[in-house]
Amino acid sequence: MDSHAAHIHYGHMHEPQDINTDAPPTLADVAAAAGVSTATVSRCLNNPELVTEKTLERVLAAVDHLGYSPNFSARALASRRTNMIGAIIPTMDNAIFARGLQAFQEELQKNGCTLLVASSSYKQDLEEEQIKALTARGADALLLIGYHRDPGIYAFLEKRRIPVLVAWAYDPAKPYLCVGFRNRDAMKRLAEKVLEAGHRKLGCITAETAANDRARERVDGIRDAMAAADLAPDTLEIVETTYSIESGDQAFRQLMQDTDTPTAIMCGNDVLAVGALRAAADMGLRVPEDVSITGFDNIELASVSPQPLTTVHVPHRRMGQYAAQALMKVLSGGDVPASLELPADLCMRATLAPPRKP
Amino acid sequence: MDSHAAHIHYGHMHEPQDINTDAPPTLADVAAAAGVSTATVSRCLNNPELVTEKTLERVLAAVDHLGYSPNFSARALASRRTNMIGAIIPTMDNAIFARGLQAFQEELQKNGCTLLVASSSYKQDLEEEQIKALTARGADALLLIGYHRDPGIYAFLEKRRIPVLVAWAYDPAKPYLCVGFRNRDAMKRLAEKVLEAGHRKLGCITAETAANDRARERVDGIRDAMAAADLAPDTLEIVETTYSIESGDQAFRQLMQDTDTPTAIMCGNDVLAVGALRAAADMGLRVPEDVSITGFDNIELASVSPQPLTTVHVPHRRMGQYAAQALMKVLSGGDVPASLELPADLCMRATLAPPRKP
DNA sequence: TTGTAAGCGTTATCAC
DNA sequence: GTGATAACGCTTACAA
Repeated sequence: MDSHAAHIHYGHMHEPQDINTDAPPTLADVAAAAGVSTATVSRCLNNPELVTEKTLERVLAAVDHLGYSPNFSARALASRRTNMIGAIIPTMDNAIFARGLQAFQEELQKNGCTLLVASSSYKQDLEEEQIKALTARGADALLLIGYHRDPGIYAFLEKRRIPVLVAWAYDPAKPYLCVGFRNRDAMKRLAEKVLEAGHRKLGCITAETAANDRARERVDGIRDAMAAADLAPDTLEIVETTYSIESGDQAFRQLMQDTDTPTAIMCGNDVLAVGALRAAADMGLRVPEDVSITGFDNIELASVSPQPLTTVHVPHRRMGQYAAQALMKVLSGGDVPASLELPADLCMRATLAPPRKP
Repeated sequence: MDSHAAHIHYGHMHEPQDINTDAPPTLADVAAAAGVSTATVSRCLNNPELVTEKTLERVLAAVDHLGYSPNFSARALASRRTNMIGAIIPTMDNAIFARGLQAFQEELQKNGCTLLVASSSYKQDLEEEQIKALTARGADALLLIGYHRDPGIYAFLEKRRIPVLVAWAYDPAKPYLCVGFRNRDAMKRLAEKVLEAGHRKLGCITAETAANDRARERVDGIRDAMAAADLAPDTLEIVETTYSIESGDQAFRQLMQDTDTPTAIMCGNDVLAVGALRAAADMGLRVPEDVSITGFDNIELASVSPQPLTTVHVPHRRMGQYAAQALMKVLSGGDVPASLELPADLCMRATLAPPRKP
């Protein structure tokens, strides 16, 4: 049926040539095959409602017949939109981020958007570089973790009109769209439980707080609880380290070598806590009889570790999902989505108990 | 110094307008500012060696001054290269893939390439869709997991001239570039250990084998070892399920409810094994005294679970790294990299022991 | 409803 | 070494 149109060629084609050249078919090829203009083909693909049933049909047949698939670079260049959304996370080595990202990606995929990934290794300058890189690559929007970054970078993003969503934190005072929970409050609630259990000498293993607002807020949360319980916040014994089981292990040993050692160690995340757990076992300390240990995140590790870990549940899937939905909503130009606070519930399990009576 | 050139405008600019419009600066803007042609600016950016020291300097100053950053869509359209590499993995929910992907991405990032991610949820049709999607998006090359897929899709990729690397498997007989290990052989070696320990009745918990060659090969590996030990391979009790702790738990219960239950359960991965471990504990079965359990992957979960898991180490980081290097080497047009076989060593830990004497 | 044609911002092939 | 200028494949006013 389209055979009589198949031999139509546009003037811009250099030479008459076989229909089946090795280069992928273009819009023009489809247009020629269907006997319509490229504009019409484009409409069929992007706004089918603007086109007659009959032409639509014919064009779609041609598309199908030629195995046409649009060139996204060209589309992006012309429409100034890539349908790619970037995510810059500290690392996929931690399940909490990997799984959050998985949820984010699933949601994007459902809506025909593609995920562009970069990682910052918890380094501020690296993150900045990645933000520049992904926006240069044409990311329509960005998912970022936490608030802390140079104001200049926010200005840059704003000037470029790149929508940004901050995940893993929630602070209505901040002017950015976000989905997450109050890190400080969550940790404070957990610390309250620790104090209620009777602990008076606390230790803390945390990631570097300099460029990591989540880590900082969590430590502050512990101090808040201490202050509220009339305990001097500066008696909190803190070890800053990197996020890994091994680091948690070593940090724990460091905390426990002092005289007047803490009776409860609160860790910035589950990975550190599992490391602490391992060190404790290795040192012959029973948990929670000899020392209490808490985590943060509630990853699988936490529930299958030798002693089920007392921790805080971080709603990673819901954050990832909502982040994707919100960002795509912003891009669609509809009403601006609201920031969303999610609960971060305590998981009271086996590693927290009252301290031994001295 | 470039001020006298700053007022030069190209004819194609519609109207005289402020230098500082809201749109990001383009090559033409830089060219105008530096008093050279766009071609020269392009050269400065891509082939600096073709340009005078002096002009290079002037152009770079203009770039810097205007805060220019190239438009990748346009670049991609003109150069037919996106510098984006796609990866389609089953899921980031499993740490083994998340961490492999992290290594892959780090390596890409080092070389200025960006990672495009999609996930298949272990579904063949979904994977096919994602392959089409990422190539349509302009991925220069693709990382795929395992060999099993429709021949048509390989043909498609070849026709499109998209380099592909298969990871997580190694089979020199296959005509594709790959990095990985021999799943069948690795599991066979582990099964040999199980048989050497004296087990005669084996069970197996695996992912669906229909569209998952790694899973299938691992099961075959067990059968190989059984056959070599004069045990009828069809006595292997198999439960197919999805990959999750909960599934492993349930599959274990299912295997242990029969009469003549297996004395050793070999699991397709660590997640399933940890589920089995949990079920065993819940059923009051001691591991390895009452039943032996093995895993595959050697993720962190395996070493911190209540009983350190006997498993097979999967070299995820090295696979991810090599995959990135190999793919970028192919793209650079240099000599074609070779496929690489990596060792998958056994991790003999606590969950395998001889069966109780009947 | 459909066609025409002007971009979109680069790269790349030529001349000079 | 540098500059015109034609692609690259698509979207989108504007016309018809």
